Amino acid sequence: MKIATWNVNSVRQRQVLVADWLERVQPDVLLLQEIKCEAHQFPADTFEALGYTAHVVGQKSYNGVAVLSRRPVELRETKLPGLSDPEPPARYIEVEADGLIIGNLYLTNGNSGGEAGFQNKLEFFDALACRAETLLRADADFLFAGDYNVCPTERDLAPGALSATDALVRPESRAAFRRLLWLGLTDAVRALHPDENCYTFWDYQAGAWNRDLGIRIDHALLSPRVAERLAAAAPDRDERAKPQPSDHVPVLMELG
DNA sequence: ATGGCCGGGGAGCCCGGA
Repeated sequence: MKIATWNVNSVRQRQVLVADWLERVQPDVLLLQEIKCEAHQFPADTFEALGYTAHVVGQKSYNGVAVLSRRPVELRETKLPGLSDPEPPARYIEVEADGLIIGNLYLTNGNSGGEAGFQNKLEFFDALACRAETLLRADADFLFAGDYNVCPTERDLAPGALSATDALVRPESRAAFRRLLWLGLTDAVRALHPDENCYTFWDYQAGAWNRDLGIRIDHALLSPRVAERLAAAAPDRDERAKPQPSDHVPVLMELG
């Protein structure tokens, strides 16, 4: 089973690139973040023509997540349980496919909105950890994948790619990520590639791509039995070199 | 040392259709 996650930075701008990638790579499930549109604006026809059905949690202007699947998928949640905001931004969707629960998340960046904006990021992490505990207690097979907006360690960013005070590298952000690992979840890409950069994002600015000033912020965390099935996991760097790319590349994993 | 890029939304304008 091939599952991928991709922050596409507007699905309408990126639909040709996404469709091309789907045709070549043929994932069973593709998790999209930052689709930047409402559900009725989602280019579902483009993907249906390739055999993929869409579940969309959209929002005008910013945010928005979606799941594309060529296997039967059951929609479970359209927002992350446990958030204090009863109408949170469109940043989480949870589905089940072949007995596997898949949480698709787009975590707050945390650099805007001052300290309140950063606390909002930590609250999302808290709710995600609670969700993980709930699913672990239920003995469910699950994974949480998407844009975590955290470089977990110093290995996960090129020197000089971010300031030391950036919300993506702040100790509280990293501690929140580690809490998920300590619950027993496995960082799929890092587990298989301990010594490679595996960057997933290069800023549009400052020639970051040409200078390889990348960061690793798109992750897939696997529950224990799912981790036992892990056969491959890596970002697809080539997508960043395409014309008019997203600033993120897809991260593809394969489960046996 | 600094800035360098994208996206959507909407204002404002132009255009085409009624």
